[in-house]
Amino acid sequence: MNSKHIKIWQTVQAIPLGKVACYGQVADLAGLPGRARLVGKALGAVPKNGWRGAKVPWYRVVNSQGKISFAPGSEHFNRQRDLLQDEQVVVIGARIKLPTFQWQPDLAELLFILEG
DNA sequence: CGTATGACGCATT
DNA sequence: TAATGCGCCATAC
Repeated sequence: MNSKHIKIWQTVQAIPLGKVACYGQVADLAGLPGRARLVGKALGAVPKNGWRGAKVPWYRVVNSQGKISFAPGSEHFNRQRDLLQDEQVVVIGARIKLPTFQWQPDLAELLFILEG
């Protein structure tokens, strides 16, 4: 874990229930443009109990095509799909309709992230 | 120190 | 819509 991971976790915590964000989008918001892969790394390193008492909704992060990035049918894939569906996010196969479910932070949310 | 490998993204075909 | 190729960068060896 390092400061970049922490910034990424804070950004992911801002994704509202029922919405998703892309790896690249999270990277940009976290002040790490072009580093989508690092977001994947950071999410893989999320403490199981959450961070500083708060859960990190890692499952709300998908790739730029709106697809879950784990191998279809894998344990990880199924867990992410189930958690999303529990939040009323519609998952068809591995795909989520971004025009409907992608998070679009307003100015207040952007400022909040920059504070952290 | 070079190489390979990823929970990625984008342009091109 | 799908498949490639290339850029990206932290890690592992």
